[in-house]
Amino acid sequence: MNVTRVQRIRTASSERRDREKQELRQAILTAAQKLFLAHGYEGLSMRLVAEQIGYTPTTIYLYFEDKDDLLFAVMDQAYDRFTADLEAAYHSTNDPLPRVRSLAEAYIHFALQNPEAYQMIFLQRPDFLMKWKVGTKQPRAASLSILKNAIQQAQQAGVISTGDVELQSDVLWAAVHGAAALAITMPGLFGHGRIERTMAMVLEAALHSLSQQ
Amino acid sequence: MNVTRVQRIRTASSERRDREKQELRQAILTAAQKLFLAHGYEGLSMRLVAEQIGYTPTTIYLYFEDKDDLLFAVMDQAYDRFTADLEAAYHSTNDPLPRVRSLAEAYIHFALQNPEAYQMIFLQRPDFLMKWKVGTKQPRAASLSILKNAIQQAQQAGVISTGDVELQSDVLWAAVHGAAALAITMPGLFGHGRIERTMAMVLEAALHSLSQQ
DNA sequence: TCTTCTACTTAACGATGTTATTTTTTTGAC
DNA sequence: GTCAAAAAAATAACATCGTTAAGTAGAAGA
Repeated sequence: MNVTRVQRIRTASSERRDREKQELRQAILTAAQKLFLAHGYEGLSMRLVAEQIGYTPTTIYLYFEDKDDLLFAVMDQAYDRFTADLEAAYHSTNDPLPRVRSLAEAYIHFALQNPEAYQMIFLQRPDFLMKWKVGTKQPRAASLSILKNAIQQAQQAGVISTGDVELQSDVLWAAVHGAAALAITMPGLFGHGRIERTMAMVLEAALHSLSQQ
Repeated sequence: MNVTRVQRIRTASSERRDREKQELRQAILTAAQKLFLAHGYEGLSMRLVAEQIGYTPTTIYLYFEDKDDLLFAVMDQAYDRFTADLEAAYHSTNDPLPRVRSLAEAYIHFALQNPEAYQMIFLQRPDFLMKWKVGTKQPRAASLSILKNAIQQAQQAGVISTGDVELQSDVLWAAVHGAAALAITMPGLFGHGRIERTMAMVLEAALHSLSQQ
């Protein structure tokens, strides 16, 4: 009986240490995200992150391989929300064409609501999308295949012209990406609802081109 | 007579020194461009540039204000070619609609032929486009108003639907920019002529949307 | 020839990411 | 409770970066 008691203490102690490690890791992540959102990429320095959480810079290296690893972890938090938004839009309806439009709108909405994250993921560090998240076997960009799925279903339903699904997906992606990228990187050129009108027209143009190829 | 001779020597000497200064400035610029094209932005270091031309890093500061000034000078060399290409495309025909298409094609062509420059100008450092080149009174992005001009003329000729010129220009810009950006930053996703087909279809979609708004 | 100015270098500062080493703290067995 | 082993964190340092202040060699000009 004494043995089991000691064992219980040990496992509890081990669990506590694991939890503390995870908490510190999360604290680093949160501080890094805060700094990134506040001062951009150049504001995310290992020394500043360490200062924020009350540790020495070297401690971070016990939890993240290097700065890129930390940065990618921050980006993953945003990208996970992005893919969740896309999936929610996908499942918001079963109507094939509204589904495609809903996806595009969710894409645009995320980009405009999270400009720093979108810029970092899709413009500054596109290698992020090409690398595999640990535990997965596909590049992160694979999440965007949800667009292809929606388009394929729209084709099968006969609401858009049959053709190269990948090509149609790329066209739609390029349209929304271009508008989002311009809106984010050239804010001075897009004031007073100009973004929204451009977005809407670009989206209509892309959807129209899918209808009659 | 002797006085004029001395004066001639002096002005010649002054001209020689000015020429040498300009040559060194150009040498710095060339070395910087070479390093930038070879190793990207992080490869462009003041110390490496200096090493390449056989001077100390501090000498560069006699010719350029800081690293951004040097980088922008390098980017300007590419951007000048870009605007020249657009103007050549603009003047390649007087037919309003082919003129718009020609502009878009020149835009795409430059992006694909100069991916590093395009990426730096339009994705990595969009502030470049918002700042004024010395000696001018408009942001560099003003060069793109040539698109608006072409569209306005196409409207007046009645070959595209009359409407907000700026909006139509933005839509066309967003379309080609999105396709170019994806092609450049996600090369792994666009192999085997997929870029060209996407480009073509995006362009057709945008032009079509201009025709019937 | 002497002074003044120009072009350039030397040396250094502060900051960055990162690593090897050392100290501190905690764990687990006797 | 003591003590060795292991884990966690800190110290110190390295190389590199952009940048600046101070100093130096040499040409220009009288």
